Amino acid sequence: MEQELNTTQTKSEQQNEILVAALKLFAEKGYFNTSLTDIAEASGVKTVSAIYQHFNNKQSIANKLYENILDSLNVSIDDIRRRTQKSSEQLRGVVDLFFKLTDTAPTVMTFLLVMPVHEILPEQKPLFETSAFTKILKIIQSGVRAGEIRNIDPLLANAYFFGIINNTLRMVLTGELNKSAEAYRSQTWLAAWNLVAKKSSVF
Amino acid sequence: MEQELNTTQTKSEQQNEILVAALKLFAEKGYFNTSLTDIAEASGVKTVSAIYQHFNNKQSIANKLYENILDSLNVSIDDIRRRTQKSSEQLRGVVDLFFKLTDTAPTVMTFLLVMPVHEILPEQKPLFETSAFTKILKIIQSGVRAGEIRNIDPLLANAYFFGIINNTLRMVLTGELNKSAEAYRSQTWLAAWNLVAKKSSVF
DNA sequence: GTCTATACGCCGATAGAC
DNA sequence: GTCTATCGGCGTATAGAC
Repeated sequence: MEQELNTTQTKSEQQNEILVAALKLFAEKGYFNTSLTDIAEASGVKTVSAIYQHFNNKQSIANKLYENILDSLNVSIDDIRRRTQKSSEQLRGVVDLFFKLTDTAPTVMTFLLVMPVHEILPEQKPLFETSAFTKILKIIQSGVRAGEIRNIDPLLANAYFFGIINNTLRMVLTGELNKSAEAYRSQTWLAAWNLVAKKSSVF
Repeated sequence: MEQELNTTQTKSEQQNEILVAALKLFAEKGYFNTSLTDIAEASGVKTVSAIYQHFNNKQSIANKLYENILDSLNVSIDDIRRRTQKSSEQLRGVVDLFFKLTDTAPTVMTFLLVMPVHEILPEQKPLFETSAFTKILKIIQSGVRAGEIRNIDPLLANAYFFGIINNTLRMVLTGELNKSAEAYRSQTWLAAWNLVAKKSSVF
């Protein structure tokens, strides 16, 4: 039983390289414009066959990415909800997270905000039915109950609030807005929050 | 020179049938999941070859759709701008148009709001650089000058305003919101307008 | 367990009969 | 000018040598 001290990567390291390369290409060119050859070349794994050591097919790469991103998001949101009880602060936490991710991991946010997941993974639950986004809706619902958020349909509040947030981030990702997400963060938070908050005293 | 009184369709009628069928399929399954065979079967034209009588290739079908939709939008927006000078009323006109289209021509709005046009037509200008959407931005800019709209970056005002509008419509199109667009129209208009309007006295 | 070679199918596109 | 037949190629996927 030799030690693994050679330059050969472990299985999980390779798998990760494939996922990272795939995410980048998917975000840049789209899933259907990306071939397995592209992914093999962009990742350390230089051959298409090697990809099949880790994934059954092309779809399962996208699937794994989707799961990983949502899992990670889920953890972050749990974390945020644990830190405070107030809906406003929880929402603020989510918004800060989204803006930070847009600057530090734009491919991840591109996957979440601009890629047509249902075309790529027709089997998968749509975003808004996933655990992570259900939790965000719960934050809004409890905000309504607590009187922090105006008494409107939580689904609509969600639509409005994240309409502003996500559209701003989408425009950053596409270059339509040309500064970093961070540059728009506080102003956009205020706009979105005041829209749904009970007392809109800021303006 | 015989008269054309037979049941055979004219060239432009056929072309239109192809476009309608393609639009429907693209909106339902996505461009890359739709084959020319699918389009041929769904349109009156029963054979793939016949499609090539009207279009050079698959892309040019999507291209023609894109152009037609944007042209039509352009005309409507010109019309709206001609009817009134006030930015608020012009924006209201655009919003009413979008909501109406979402109910009466959901495939058109799906093409505009959820399809990844740049993946399908990499050559085409992105939506926000098209004439129609430049005009919408102009409406906002003149609203700022006229003092109707708060003095913020017009691009941001645009991001916020249509963030709300488009996200709501997107949720209607995907079924995340389960009533017709019309059911949300006035409430959503108010939310979006008050967000950018100078005096937010409504709430 | 990694690469070569190759199979296989689908789809876009064309040629050519009628 | 419409359909049949078919091509060519790409991209996914696999078999098998080493």
